[in-house]
Amino acid sequence: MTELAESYDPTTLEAKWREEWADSELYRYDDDETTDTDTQYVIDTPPPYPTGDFHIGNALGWCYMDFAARYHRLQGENVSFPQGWDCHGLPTEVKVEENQGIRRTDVSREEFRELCIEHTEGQIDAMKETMQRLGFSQDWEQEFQTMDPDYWAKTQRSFVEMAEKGYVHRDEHPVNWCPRCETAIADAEVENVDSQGTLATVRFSGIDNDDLEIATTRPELLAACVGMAVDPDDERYADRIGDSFEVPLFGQEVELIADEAVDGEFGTGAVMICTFGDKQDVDWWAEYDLDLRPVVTEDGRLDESVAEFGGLDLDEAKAEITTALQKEGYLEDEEPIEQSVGACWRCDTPIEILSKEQWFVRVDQDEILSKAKEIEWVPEHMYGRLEEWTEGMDWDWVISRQRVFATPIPAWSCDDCGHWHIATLDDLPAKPTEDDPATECPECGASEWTGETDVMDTWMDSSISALHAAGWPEESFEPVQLREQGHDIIRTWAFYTILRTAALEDEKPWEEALINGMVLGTDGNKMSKSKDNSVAPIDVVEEQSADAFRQAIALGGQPGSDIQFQHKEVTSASRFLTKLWNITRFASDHLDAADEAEPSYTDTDRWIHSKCARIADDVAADMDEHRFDRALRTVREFVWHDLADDYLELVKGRLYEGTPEEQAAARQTLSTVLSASIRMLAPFSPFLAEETYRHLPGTSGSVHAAGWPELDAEDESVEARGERIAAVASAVRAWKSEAGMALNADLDRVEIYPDDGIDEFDTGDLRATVNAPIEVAAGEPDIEMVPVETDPDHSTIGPKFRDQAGAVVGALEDADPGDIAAQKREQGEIELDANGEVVVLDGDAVDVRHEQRAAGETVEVLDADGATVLVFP
RNA sequence: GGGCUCGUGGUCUAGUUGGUUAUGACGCGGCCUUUACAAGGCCGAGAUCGGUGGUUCGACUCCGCCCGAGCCCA
Repeated sequence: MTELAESYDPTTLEAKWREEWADSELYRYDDDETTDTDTQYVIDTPPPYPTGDFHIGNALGWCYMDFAARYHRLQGENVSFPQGWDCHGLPTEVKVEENQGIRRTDVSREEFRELCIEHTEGQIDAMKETMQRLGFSQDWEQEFQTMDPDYWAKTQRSFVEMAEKGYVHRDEHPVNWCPRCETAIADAEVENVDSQGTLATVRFSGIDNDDLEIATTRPELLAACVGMAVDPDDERYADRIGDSFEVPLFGQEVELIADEAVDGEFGTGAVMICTFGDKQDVDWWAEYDLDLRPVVTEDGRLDESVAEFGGLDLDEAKAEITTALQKEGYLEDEEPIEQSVGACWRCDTPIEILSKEQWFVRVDQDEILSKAKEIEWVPEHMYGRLEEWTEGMDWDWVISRQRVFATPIPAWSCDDCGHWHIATLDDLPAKPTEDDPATECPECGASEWTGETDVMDTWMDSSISALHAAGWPEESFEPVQLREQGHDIIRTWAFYTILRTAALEDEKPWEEALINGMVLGTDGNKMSKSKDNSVAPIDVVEEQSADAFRQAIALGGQPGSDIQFQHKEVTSASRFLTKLWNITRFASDHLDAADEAEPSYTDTDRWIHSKCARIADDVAADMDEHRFDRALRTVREFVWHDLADDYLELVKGRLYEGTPEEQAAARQTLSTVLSASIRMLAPFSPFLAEETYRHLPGTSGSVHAAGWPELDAEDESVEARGERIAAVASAVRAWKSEAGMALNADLDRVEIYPDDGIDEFDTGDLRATVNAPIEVAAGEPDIEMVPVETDPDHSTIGPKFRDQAGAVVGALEDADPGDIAAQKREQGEIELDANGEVVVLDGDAVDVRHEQRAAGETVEVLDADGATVLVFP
């Protein structure tokens, strides 16, 4: 094998492989229809929003996907790891307006779209660069952008098919409205933010009756007041239900109703009902068949029709109306109050509820939940998030947006009768603002159409990502294997994807949903630029390496939990990578020689080989359940402590001075185990794995096209012999170190006294390592060993003696350890007096710890896991 | 207010059918040039497992309550 460079230099090494991989077909998905679908592993990769910044939160999710993708490739599966971009949306529109110094209405729709596309492409390039630096293995042949006509034609198709199945309707209905973005938004896009408000107590004059005071935080909506409400159980108002009142300043007459939803503890216990202050108002308005008095405009002002205050924006209106109420004597009280208001999740502007004609997708809660239940959620409790959200849905999903840069809604209204015509599949992709359908109106026969200018919610684009990844609509749909995403978007992306896949294909979208947590900064808080605790992945890659960064992410915690990013984990990973580099370098000095001799394996060889087989199974099991943290920990532990500390040290003697047969055995074992270790590490640290793997003898091509290690395990007794050898070597090494001796210092001899029956094992490797003749002796060592302590095995004694166990252990502690040791040695069982009752327990249930006392000859006594080791220096 | 998740050495973390001396990392202190590696090795200090009550022969683990943190929802 060729020798590795003297030192590990991640920067050049990672750059080299990045370039080689980019030009290769290593990660290509085989889309041939003849390919066995049983060995497919398709990932529904999140299409991120092209902000231009691939941050550490993204990196967490992509690391998980890449670990899974690379692992499943090693398992011989045909992996599809596509990458899309969720291009449409308001933030890009705003950015383009800013950069170009224009309003979107200054240019044509088409021109504005073009500017958005151009801007988006630049953002994508920047994020792609970071992804590649991090070593992710997407198949770039499958890259897609939701703004491509190919893709948005699919979005339109999904809309048309859903309309045909009766999922789509166009109606006037109250919707959440962002007055800054000037568009309808869905429930999922409303976030509740806590704020400081003012609770005003306003007196309504009774008509032929006494006055009544209501409490409100929104006096600016008085003009929209259509009713008043109190709790039916509220005795203060028991005889007032049905009374009429006059709304202050605006004069309309409203009636007092009783409804249990009113909180009698809040304010005066009486509230006003407006169209619309909040969702509760919408419920009352519908239930009691109240008037509709819309007073808020799409840009967040009072409508011109509102007497005196028309045209004011809502904040001004609040101030002026409050002043007017005071002047007229209607304002009884004002006090500050903590309140939670709905806000647009993109711009934090408080939302309004306006009644508008919009396009809706029907939310079928039962259908969604039944599909969601079929999905395996990792971790399991994340299903609860989706369930809670789904059960709480009370409005259909409003999918129309009054924007430009998004997928057009393929529909037209008839100029004569107003009938809405939805495109047929043949019309797609359709640009309704430019082209008319070539049909007559089925209602009235007219042929003049006006295209819909509303566009779709961008979640309509991204919620078919699973379908797209599975080749829809060309190929028949089967759930894909994996969805990976953050828990913050369960109510949106996961929810909508399940809804859409159920509606279109009557299927769950994925077999498994792997949900990641958030990445916290070093101070334990969620990372944010304003808190100055954020870390850019690209900086870590430049300072240390992508390979180390990826390990740090894997070890941050088990998937699903929030992880705190720790530079020390990167440091520790770097050390491990250097260690592996040096192990490979050592191997490269020895694995060159052609082995013609028949290998003669020792217990040491059989042990590491067998242990490696078991480790490979354990790690595979962890990878199968996405326990990346445990998998990597296991690999690291094995490589560092078993392979490097123990095995390598034990076979050095043979490698340098053994017979051809002995050397052949050591070389082959080392080669096999190192190769297996590197393959197990490959999903986590693909760059170093690639470099080291290609230096091993007998390998060809990339480690990422290799197979998962398949080694034969030996039976336990074989492994136990090796463990014995390693434990003795380790004990002697530690003792030499402590005694201030050179580790290769000569010793007179070493005697081993096993007390667990493992007394036959090869001693050749051990002799070379500890640099002393080895004797394995039966019985007790010939020095004075004093039993000093008993050590009961609770897992044997507990179940056997149940409520007597405490007394038995107590008796054991009180007994003379020498007596226990003697009974154990002579009878194989131990008789005790436990609180006056004689009990007999098996000798194996008690260990006796010995201590060396005053020996004549100079000797050191070491404990090596079930064996006593005597060292004669 | 409801729901979910979580409290383990200075810091981060492992420990899902209850059972030896509670895992590892980083950091800290000490010792050591050993034919892969000082970017290393060895040793050490450091935790009443958030608190409290219960179930049990036995609780970091199961249950109740309390305290604290975070997330989601209202």
